[in-house]
Amino acid sequence: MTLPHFSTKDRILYAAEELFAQQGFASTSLRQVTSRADVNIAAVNYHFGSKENLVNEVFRRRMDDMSRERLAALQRAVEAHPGQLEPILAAFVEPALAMAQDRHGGGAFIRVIARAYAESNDSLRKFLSDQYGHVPREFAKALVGCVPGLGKEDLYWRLDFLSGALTYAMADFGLIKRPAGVSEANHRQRAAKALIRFAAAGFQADAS
Amino acid sequence: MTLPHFSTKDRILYAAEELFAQQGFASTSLRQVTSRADVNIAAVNYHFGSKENLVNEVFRRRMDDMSRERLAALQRAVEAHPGQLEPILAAFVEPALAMAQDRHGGGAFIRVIARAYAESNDSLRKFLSDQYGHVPREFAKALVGCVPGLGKEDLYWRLDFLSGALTYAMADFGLIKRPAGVSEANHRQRAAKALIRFAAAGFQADAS
DNA sequence: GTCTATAGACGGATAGAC
DNA sequence: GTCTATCCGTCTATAGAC
Repeated sequence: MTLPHFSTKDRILYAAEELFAQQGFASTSLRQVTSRADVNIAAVNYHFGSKENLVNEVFRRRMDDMSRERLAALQRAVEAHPGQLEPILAAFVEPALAMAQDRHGGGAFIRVIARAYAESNDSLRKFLSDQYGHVPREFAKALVGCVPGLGKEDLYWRLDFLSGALTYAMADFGLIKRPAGVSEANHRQRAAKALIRFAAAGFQADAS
Repeated sequence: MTLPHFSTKDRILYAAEELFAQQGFASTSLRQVTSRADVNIAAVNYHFGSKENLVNEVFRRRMDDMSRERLAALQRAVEAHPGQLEPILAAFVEPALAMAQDRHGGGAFIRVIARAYAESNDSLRKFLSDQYGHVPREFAKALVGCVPGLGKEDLYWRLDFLSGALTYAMADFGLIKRPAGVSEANHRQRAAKALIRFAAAGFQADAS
């Protein structure tokens, strides 16, 4: 996939994203990236300075969009359906779904996120927490009003369960394999819908 | 951590497990492993043959136990509480909890599992699927009878959600940080309990 | 901005002495 | 079983021509 109408820098980003998704950060070499992007090996250091910085840029590009969309969707959900649980959960899940269906490698990015949680050494982890930690906190605030009687500790646990389930399912780690007759978009759509329903019931369970 | 009363082979396994948990497989070098285990660099290839085989052995040592315990707990749950959902979920969750609380590094292993989902290249993935894929399938069979009206597709989705949430929570990837006054064992115990309750409600939700 | 060439470090694996 | 020494490949990063 050479994408000749994109700049060298963008071609590197796309190629890196796909390879990181397939192999992880550590086992992806800059040589693989530049070979797939069809650019010279030296271009990475010219445009990004270092491999670590390339990793951060791959993240920033997608994560900024997804976080912005999640927060916007949250605001719309709270205004349009005050006190309702499922719209808030949808505001959390659906931007991830949309990302996974994006044409230009967004599907790969969901797997990149999944890897980041597992693979992150402290530097990447700190980067993620500093830059995007406010997003789940905003959702927690909104959810407090929807599930009366749910303590803060249980609320936070359940948000973590939702994140884990979302990451795992969108990254196709589980048992479920897409059936031959179902398109990838359709498959993910059904996953998102199933997850929202599952989580809505879970959030409404009596506190433990 | 030198553990002088363990054999060279075991010291390598313990050291590898901890480093894999912290850094992942690809970014952990055999030199780091042997240095931490305080054994000679050549010992890895003498005892394990290759790095890939060392990775497999790290898994086998813990996974055999955990799978056996899950299946045994499943059988006990089905016999003692036929048709009940929560005991089956507990049989899935609690062996992971026990592993996470194990004295000799089992806690690290939970994070190794989380990494494996994300990082496994095809060889590790195939190894895990071949060796341990029957476990979630047994749970799926048992769950069919507990949630009448739930289609197979939704059942499998929900099992995947449970696995994701479990892995994520036990590996401490989420928002929740253990409060200062709570012991690690107690913290995980509460997580497991919260997860079982969350998932039980989720499994009983109407199909989507 | 893009290339070639290479420096310099580190990786897994092995040979062979003890 | 354990060691030293080493082979050989790959990696990131950079210098310098164009």
